[in-house]
Amino acid sequence: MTKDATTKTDADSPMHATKQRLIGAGLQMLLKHGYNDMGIQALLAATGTPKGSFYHHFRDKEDFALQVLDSYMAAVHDGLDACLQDASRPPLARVRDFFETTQRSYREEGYMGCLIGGLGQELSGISEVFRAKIAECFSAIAGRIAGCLEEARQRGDIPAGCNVRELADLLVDCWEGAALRSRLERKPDALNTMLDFYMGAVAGGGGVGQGTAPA
Amino acid sequence: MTKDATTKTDADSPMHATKQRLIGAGLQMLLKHGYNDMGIQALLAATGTPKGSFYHHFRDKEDFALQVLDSYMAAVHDGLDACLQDASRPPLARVRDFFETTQRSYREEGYMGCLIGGLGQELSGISEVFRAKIAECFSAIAGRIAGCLEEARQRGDIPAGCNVRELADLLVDCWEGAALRSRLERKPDALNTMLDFYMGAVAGGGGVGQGTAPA
DNA sequence: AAATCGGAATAGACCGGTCGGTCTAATGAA
DNA sequence: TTCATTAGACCGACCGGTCTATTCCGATTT
Repeated sequence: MTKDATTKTDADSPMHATKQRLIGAGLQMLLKHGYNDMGIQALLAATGTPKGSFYHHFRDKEDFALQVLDSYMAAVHDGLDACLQDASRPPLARVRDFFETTQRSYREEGYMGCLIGGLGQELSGISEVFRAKIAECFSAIAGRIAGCLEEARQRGDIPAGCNVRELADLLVDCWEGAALRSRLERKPDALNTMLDFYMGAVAGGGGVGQGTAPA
Repeated sequence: MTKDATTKTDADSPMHATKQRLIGAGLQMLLKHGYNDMGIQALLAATGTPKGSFYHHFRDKEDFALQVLDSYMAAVHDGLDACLQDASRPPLARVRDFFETTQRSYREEGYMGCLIGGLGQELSGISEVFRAKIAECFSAIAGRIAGCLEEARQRGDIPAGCNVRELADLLVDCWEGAALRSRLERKPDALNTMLDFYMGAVAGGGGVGQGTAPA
């Protein structure tokens, strides 16, 4: 079995500076332009990289985007680690904290939204590779959140009969929709409203849908 | 009012058959490929149209996509008309009916999702024209739904303190996220779960998050 | 230490293909 | 006639990707 050099994010190699630079700039460009509108030439010009280097480090454009996605997912998992594992806080608060942190990072990027959602929309119709990969990304994130919701369920913070996996998938899905809206409107309101609604509803309760008072 | 059953993309022109054909095929291709991956050549080949006809009816590719979007929105408004105006049914049931109808149409198209959401994700970062237009599309749909929710509020079907416009925006946003997930997984589960959750939560209540039993 | 070697990485000219878009001419209906 | 529409050859630009050449740098040899 030949060694699969593609799509590896892990750090068994030093990951040369040039490759890092390309992936970093590629993330920004993919967030803004999406896949099809991001040109290799533009990426090389923006980073001052000759073409030979790019095709030395990446098999082709698809391989590159998949590795950018791996890098993005690694950052997401880091965020999940940082938020969900703080055993001193109630599990629902940890989940909320993760999404509030994510929302902050969206703003810092200028409301370009979520790379996974963006590439998913653009490519799921034309690339089985991306479709499957991105579905797996969402599933992985939801899996992490489901674990935290299960803690909440066992503490009685959410109803015992809940299907935590379904609730976690739902949260991720709604989040992506709100992220699109926030991207379109260049403001975080949709994200905040969605999070308030979800947390209110899942915790069993009162006050649902009574956000900001009507004007 | 003209008979013009199909779309009122433009004012009151009879809308030539060739133009109709291009818009119809363009909708399918834009749903599957998105904007940047949809080639004019491919569209012309698929419809047997010479290039001269295309550029006679449309200024350029952007103009074409915008008109496809207009046509799509007209269909959405037709769906809203058909579902939301049936005064014999409770308003919340009408809202639900609209989304269930929409979900059925997604399946019939092979789970290509929503054109508005797809183009929104792909183009909002690079085209101010599309960004503003698509934001307006979502706003218009949410406005229609908010009207129906207001009826529900006045009947006491949802809490009196609700901000119906916010609730309607939220519904549209979460729907789009679930539509993306359903597209990625080629199945409607995410859409159904989302709708159940929303309706349960907004109506004030019980049973939230207790969908299908775990396997 | 100096010389040498070899693969990794850089460098950019170059390629075929396709893209969106233009142009001129033929055709059809009023 | 007149003008909207059809028809498709044609265009320059740019795309992703290949190719050959060069440079860099640590390991090996002496």
